[in-house]
Amino acid sequence: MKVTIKDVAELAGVSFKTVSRVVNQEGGVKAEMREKVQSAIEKLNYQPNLSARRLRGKSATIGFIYNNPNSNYVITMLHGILAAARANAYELVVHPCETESDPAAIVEEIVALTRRSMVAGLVLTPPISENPEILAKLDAAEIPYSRIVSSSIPPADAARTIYIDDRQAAYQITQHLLAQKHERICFLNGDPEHMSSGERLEGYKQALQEHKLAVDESLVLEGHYTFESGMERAQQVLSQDEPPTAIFACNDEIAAGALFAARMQGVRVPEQLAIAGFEDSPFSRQTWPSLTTAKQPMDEIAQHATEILIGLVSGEDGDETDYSAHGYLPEIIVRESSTHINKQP
Amino acid sequence: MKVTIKDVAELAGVSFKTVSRVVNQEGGVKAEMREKVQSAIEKLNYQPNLSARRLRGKSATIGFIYNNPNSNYVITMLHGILAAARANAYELVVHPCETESDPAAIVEEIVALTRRSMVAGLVLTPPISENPEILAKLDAAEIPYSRIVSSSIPPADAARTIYIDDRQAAYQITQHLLAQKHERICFLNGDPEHMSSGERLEGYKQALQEHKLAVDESLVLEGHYTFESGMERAQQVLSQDEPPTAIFACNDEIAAGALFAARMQGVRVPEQLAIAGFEDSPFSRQTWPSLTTAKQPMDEIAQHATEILIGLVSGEDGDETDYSAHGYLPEIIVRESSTHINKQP
DNA sequence: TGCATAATTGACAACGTTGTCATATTTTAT
DNA sequence: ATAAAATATGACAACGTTGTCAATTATGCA
Repeated sequence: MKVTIKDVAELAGVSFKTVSRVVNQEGGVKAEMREKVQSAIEKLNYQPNLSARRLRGKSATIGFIYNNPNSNYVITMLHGILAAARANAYELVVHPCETESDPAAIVEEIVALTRRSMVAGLVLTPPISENPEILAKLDAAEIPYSRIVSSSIPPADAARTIYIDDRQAAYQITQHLLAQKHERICFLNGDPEHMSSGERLEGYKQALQEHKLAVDESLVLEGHYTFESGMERAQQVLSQDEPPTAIFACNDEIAAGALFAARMQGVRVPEQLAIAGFEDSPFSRQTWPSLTTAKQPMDEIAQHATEILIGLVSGEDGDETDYSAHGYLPEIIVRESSTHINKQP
Repeated sequence: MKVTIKDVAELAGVSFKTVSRVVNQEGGVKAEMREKVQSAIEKLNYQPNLSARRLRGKSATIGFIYNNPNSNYVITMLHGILAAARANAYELVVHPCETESDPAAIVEEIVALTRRSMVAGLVLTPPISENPEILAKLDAAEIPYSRIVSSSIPPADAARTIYIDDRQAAYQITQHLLAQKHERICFLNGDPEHMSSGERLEGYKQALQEHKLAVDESLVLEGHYTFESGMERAQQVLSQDEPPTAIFACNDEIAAGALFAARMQGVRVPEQLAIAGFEDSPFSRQTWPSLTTAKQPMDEIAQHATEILIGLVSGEDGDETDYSAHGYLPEIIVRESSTHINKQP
């Protein structure tokens, strides 16, 4: 049946409070006692009841809020968060928001969730994590959170924020394309409410400027992080009088769409057109040709963000808390879509 | 701050037990009282504390256990389950298992989870849902569950099981290929521990037999539900003396791998080789050419399975419970990979 | 050894809810 | 109008845990 702390206490011949102390590693328990309790715990396979803990105020639950439609992104994130949560005996409440909701509605959802499930804190991911209105309201409601954002410099709230330097990575990808002698490089942008899109564009521009190339606005197209957006914009730009020789897409979905469009118009990749994406989605390895892209260890990042959050809400303030900035630089992965295929020997 | 049942009671001028009755729609409350309580609840925006409920034994938590590496599948499932859970005020605990674990280890994980988080029941998906050893142990531990499986007939435990008729859908896909005059159709199988692979193979064989075609065992290859598996097996089969004119892949990943292999060997799709997949993954629409496939409304199915589970554990036994079988037939979606492209007019 | 102090252990309340049972109120039947 | 029955309401325990504080035991020092 259900093993409680009292069962353990009885078997060990101590009061249940002593068991509680052992379980929570509170100290002030004699070695002899602790051993008796430990062995009783193992014999009965005791598991603390998290509901009772939560009720008592010691919430061991965190929330994962997201409104990102990319399955891979979300699942990878989820697994990183779960790994950290499990390791610290925290439960996780998952809450997808409708993508369309306005900030006020999202905050309302979050606050209700926090109350109902006694969520101690949240892990926030883009684009929610980058919305100042939402963040301000969460601060006002005193709901703790850690967040993952796109930025090239440590944000103001560096202690609880992990930032991904999309700008620098985009800069590197653009440099890679420039090194292949491309001079007309098209940039297909993603959703404007994601910081990452602006950052990546910025990195692209920086690289061009360093090469003394002017930014041709007819080659910079706004869009969304979707295959369809990539396809349409690429069709459009490839039909120009003077089409680009390379396309830097803001993520792999867009790049796949661009690849599709190129093929429909009979443009050979990479011979006539180089394409690069971003994110290292699983399918980027499986397109034909495979996509040059930038890889972010999202599970690791999510795990890190969760550990930060748990440190924040676990109350062990100060001492161990790491106030340094947490930055990640995506790694460039060059594949076939941006390199001339070597002639067979 | 935190609004409890007592705050509501005080504002309404009643005992907190009366509020509890109103909240749980227990009846035996005068209309006048109920209204007072209702308005107090709304005014204070009261949300019942789920931890307290769970502690009291009235668990409002279900678990989603999976060991399936397909992100899309899992996320779609997750959203369906969450929709049903939210609608019924249930919480959800998500628990990914290591794919490799043996049944005993998985059951142990599940049982521990059930204890710790007071999970009332589980939604099981393939391949866990199709493992008799796991199911037997869950039954022995008296852990309620609903499950989603692949089967062409209602399973023994029809009341709590949703079955997907992969066999019939595979039969239809094969018929579609046969209708295109293909006679040498290769079958690239998926993971053997998934029932779906066996079922789909069976549907393939049935269709061939109805067309008086013998099953050529050299065209039926075992494998896994992965891109790599599809690529390798397709390379292999396309190098045979008498290669097939069509490939029916057990899912879209395999099909994408086969497409890749065909392209590497210079085989044109669909002109020289027709390809069909299964599952309607998002990318199946975005390959070149787009993939013929079979679509399963996994979110809807997951939602349905969750509703069944909630009915099972909510205690309102008998009356409303639907003992009929719950079957779904995937819908065939014909795209370019299996049809000769019409000549331009 | 004896006393003060520190370390260890335990009794009990509290968290917010639901279930059980007793009490107060209303309705029905006579 | 009154007793009986039915209905509505409330007091209190219980769920399994942690926090507070008191009681017990061990330790250090003169």
